[in-house]
Amino acid sequence: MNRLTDRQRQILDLIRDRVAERGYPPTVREIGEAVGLASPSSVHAQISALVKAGRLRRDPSKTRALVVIDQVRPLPAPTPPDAPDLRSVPLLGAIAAGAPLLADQHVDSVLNLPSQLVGRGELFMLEVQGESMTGAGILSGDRVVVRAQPTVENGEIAAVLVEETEATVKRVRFRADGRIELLSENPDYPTLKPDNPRVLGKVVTVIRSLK
Amino acid sequence: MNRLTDRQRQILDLIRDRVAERGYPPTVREIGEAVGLASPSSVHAQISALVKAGRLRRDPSKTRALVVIDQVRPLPAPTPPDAPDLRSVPLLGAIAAGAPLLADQHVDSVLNLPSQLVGRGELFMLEVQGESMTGAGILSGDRVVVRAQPTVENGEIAAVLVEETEATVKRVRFRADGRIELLSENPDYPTLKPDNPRVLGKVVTVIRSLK
DNA sequence: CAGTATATAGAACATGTGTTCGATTGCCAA
DNA sequence: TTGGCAATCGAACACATGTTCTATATACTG
Repeated sequence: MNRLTDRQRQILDLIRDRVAERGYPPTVREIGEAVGLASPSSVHAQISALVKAGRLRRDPSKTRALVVIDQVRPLPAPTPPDAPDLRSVPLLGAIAAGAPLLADQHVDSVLNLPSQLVGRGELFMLEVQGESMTGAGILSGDRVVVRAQPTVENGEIAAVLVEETEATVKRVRFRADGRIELLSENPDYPTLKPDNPRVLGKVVTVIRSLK
Repeated sequence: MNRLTDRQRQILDLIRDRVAERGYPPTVREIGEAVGLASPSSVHAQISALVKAGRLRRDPSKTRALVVIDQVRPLPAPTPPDAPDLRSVPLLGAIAAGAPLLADQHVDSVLNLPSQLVGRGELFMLEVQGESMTGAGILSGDRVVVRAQPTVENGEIAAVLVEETEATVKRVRFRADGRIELLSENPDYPTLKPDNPRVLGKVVTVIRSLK
């Protein structure tokens, strides 16, 4: 991770201060005036560097749309002793080949959810990508809580590892010949018949944050 | 001192919310889109009225330079017993005439959810009945977490009290004539144009338990 | 030395955005 | 009715602002 230059730190502090004082962020030219850069393009270059470094968020082509991304987040969510009636559910990113499924390096964040809602068992969470399950009310961006188990019942919605690469959420259908079909709930998406699918667990909860 | 109109209060809340959520204020046209005013000049007139009323500060000819003048917040709502980072969200049943909204007798149960998921503000939960919002991924039996607020932005999904009887979850559309339309996300269900709707709050989270 | 990368400046461009103006509509009092 | 008054709309205007492009100076590397 690259170190910030003095000027970049100066710009970061300036934006933070201005938002705190005035209620809205400065413009590119105001920043240049404040830190001693004569051309808006110079400021633009510095801002682009800060965005690439992940220290600033910018809505393109909008005016005064700079937001400082807060740092200081080294505390990894204490709550080690599960509070009564709460379960710590890790949010997993892409799931690489074979697992170990709950390896730390895959954990993006942790959500404490009441067991009343998610039940028992070993739990993890996935973020759904794609529209293939919209017919079942599971939209792209939704998070699903999965209870780890090696199989599910016919017709249940499960997280399944296909091609040893990434997890998919689909409705599972067992056929008489022992093959497994993964049904989409969207006529635009096909039914999958993977060669060696592996059921990761059953989807027990769907969570969506709006806006 | 003149009383504020509904629309003026709506604009004030919008600016406050946007600054809190995004870090910078909305533009005149964004405000118009959100509250149902088609012309920037209409918004401009309302903003001028708010400035004259002392509720808004504006730096002339600057973009996104609106600042809400704080009003002696009555109750900072510390939610005293809540565990750190957790919010107690009561599940409300049918909501009878007029409220008081959070009267004890209406609370069916309480769920502790991380503020990370549901955000801030006064929260409550409703169980959705009916298929009118399936197009938005909200199925019958789902529970929605609602943040209590007197208005929402154009196109947002809200819990609305219709006919003073029961709460409905619908997508809200503000029309220029001040009327409110409640859009279903299912072609089999109609668009409602209630006489005296009352926005209870914005749907911030959708939760579904499977099986 | 040549060659590359980085930081900055200056000019120019496209468009986002606040503002103004005239017109329309509905409402209420004279 | 007539005459304001308030709210809204649509169009247009002026310019603030983000962005791009080209050029220059300095530092570093081979």
